[in-house]
Amino acid sequence: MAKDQIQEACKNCSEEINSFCSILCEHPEVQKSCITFKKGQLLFHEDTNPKGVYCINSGKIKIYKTSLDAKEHIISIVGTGALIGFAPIIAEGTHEISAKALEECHVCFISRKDFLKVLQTSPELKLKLLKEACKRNGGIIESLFNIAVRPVKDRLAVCLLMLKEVYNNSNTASPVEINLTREEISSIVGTSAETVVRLLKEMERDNLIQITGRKILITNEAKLFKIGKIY
Amino acid sequence: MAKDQIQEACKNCSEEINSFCSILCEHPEVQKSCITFKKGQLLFHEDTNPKGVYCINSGKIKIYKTSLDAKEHIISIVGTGALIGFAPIIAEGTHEISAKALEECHVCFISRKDFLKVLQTSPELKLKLLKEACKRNGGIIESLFNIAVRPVKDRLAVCLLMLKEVYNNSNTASPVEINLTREEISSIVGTSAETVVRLLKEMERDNLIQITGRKILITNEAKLFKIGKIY
DNA sequence: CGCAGCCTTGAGCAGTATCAAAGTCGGTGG
DNA sequence: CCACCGACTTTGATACTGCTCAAGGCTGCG
Repeated sequence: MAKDQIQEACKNCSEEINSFCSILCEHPEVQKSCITFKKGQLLFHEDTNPKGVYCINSGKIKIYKTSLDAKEHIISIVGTGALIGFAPIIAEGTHEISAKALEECHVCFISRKDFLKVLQTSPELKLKLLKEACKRNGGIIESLFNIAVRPVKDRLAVCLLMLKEVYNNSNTASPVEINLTREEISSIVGTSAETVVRLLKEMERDNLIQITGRKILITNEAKLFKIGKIY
Repeated sequence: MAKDQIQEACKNCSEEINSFCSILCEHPEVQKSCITFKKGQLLFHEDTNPKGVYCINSGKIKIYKTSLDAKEHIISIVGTGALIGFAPIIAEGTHEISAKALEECHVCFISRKDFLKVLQTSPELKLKLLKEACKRNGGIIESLFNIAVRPVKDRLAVCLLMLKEVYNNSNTASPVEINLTREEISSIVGTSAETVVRLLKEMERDNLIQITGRKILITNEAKLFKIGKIY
């Protein structure tokens, strides 16, 4: 039964034409394996050698770095369609970051060797990866900038909007259940869990959001945008 | 005479085999132009459309982003051999960052059109850029992380070591003249100019460095490494 | 000589972190 | 079904880092 699940999950990955996964998986020489990661399981850890790339079929994965005091600092949260783990293979280094499943995830794994084989032969993949890397660059610079110059509240606003984006595949209007602890939110925003609690409460008082446990309902998106100064 | 200078500067750019500049400039279809930027001149500004790529022959250039309060926040300082401005062309967006000459700089400019032409035809360039982009990614993540979790003093230590690296082409032992104002140093470290002054003084008291105007001599590199927690 | 830009120093303050102690919630085993 | 446990959240008090503002000093240049 577990096997069936895996098979089914993996059919999807070739569905979206021209996705990373389809390019990689369709390649005749590629031996992909489909893996299920349970909530909390590690895909890979920073400073280790990259074994291959991971193409996410379903589920959310947090990308983070660990500080000396063992705290996790989340850099991004990715979901269906994302390809992760390729940068250190190309840069010929070790993983800069760690990746952990936030919920049950189905993932295609392609070994380093196979990945490089495809990369050699496919100008298409090369270009697509290049584009992806350049875009990410911009994204990380943006985060860097945010954390360097903006107060916590602004960053939290940006974070909530981002999370809504990520958790709202269903595209329904508003009630987004964010399955993250306050601790995890704080590690995205770059602050302490207590500060997150206080600011969320403040935002609720100001009618920007409504909180029910972990469910955060954005009631005034426009104002959040304004706080986050996103144009 | 200005013309001569330019010509001479531009011969160099093909010297280092397999550099970005040589790959681009040697290409038959590329019409490169060699430009001299005076200290303080802008190569390009964030949020503008990328006109082309810049290959740095000589001089230092600061890469930064401007905050709403019009302060510059330096992301990196690059010198000879660097290629800048390609990311937004590839990602099909606008410049994420600005670039300004910190001193007189000689630069090869290759237009967007020519750059894309070479990119199409050269798998070599594609791969090299991909590698470069992936490496930068790692670098920016590292900075992001630093600024998010480390106290100012640690970051300043890292910054000094970085600056020594950048300004020390000559590889002489120690006395590095860093031609930056305190303000500029502060905008690398992500703090205020006053804090930089105070911390530099503190470091001098602790015999880590010696200050003579803008000249900063690193007298105890090992300890600086330790403060910066660089292994 | 005087001005402009930069550096330095001090004092006060704001934003956040940290620590400690309750309070809540969901699940588990009796 | 209840009581309890552990993990998470909330709240309050306190402390600290680093910013801002203001004033004065230095240096190089016109």
